[in-house]
Amino acid sequence: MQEPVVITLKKHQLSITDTRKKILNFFLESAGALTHADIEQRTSTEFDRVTIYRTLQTFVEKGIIHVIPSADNAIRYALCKDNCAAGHHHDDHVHFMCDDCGTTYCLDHVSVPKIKLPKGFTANQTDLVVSGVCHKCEA
Amino acid sequence: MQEPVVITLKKHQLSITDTRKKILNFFLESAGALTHADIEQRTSTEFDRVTIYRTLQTFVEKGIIHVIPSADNAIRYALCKDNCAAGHHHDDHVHFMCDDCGTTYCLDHVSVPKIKLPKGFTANQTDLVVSGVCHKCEA
DNA sequence: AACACATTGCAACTTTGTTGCAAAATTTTT
DNA sequence: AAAAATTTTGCAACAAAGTTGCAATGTGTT
Repeated sequence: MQEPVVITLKKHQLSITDTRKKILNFFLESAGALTHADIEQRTSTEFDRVTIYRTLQTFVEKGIIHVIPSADNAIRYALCKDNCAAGHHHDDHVHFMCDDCGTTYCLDHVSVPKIKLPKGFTANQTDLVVSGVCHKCEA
Repeated sequence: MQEPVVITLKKHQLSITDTRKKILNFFLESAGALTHADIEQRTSTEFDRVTIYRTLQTFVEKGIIHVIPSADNAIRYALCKDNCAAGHHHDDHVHFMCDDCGTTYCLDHVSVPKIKLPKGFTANQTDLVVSGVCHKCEA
């Protein structure tokens, strides 16, 4: 039987390389979202910085991971659900960032409400990020 | 009578300097949000890069402007409403980013709905950014 | 006007992200 | 299973973004 990561990579028509397997595994093992810096730290000198940038970029393009918007200028990535494909992300769930431990969660079961916009405005995508205290950090 | 910018600066207990007056005026004149790069371009060599960084930082701390979260890693700033004070931002309105012209609007009259979170999660702040086509760019 | 204090500009540096190209690895073809 | 074609990786060099310390200038106060 093949590894889960290999299946995912094949499904998105990507060649199987050590870098991709390892980085994808980080996401599978991690509860929350990861930043580029997170990945760079965990792999230390194993992979080149540039390779990590390019791998993440490829994963986003192929619909394997998605970008979570934030106010602190640190791009966070998280795994997409199965209904995301290349060029078409469908991540209309709520994201939660813990002010305490910094973990970013995808709240897959909390959906984003429809927003009534002023006349002339057409919505294409809605990003909703809630910050506060997560279930692990509550006193 | 004093200039509007001077009144605002005094209200937030900031000393009146050319840099602060000019940068604050950019925000008053601009319909949408501004990035650091926007301001740097408009002032060209007039002010040092570092000064712009520090001025924006000060404005955020004092509650004059707020940061708009985004997925593209470019920090956007916009004027706060009057009920924001130092350390306490109350910007629970919806932000809109136009995919066409790039303008970011604060939709002050569209309020953010309450989100039901899973057990153990406590919300502190909710950021909602809608992207799509704005009223100027609709065909 | 003189003082204390805050702000600015400069220089140097760190971090983050990008691009071109040759070497290595992966996939495809024979 | 080996060779050819294609991708991916790592290196180097660079560009952009953001930070810090310090002297000089400007602002507010007495």
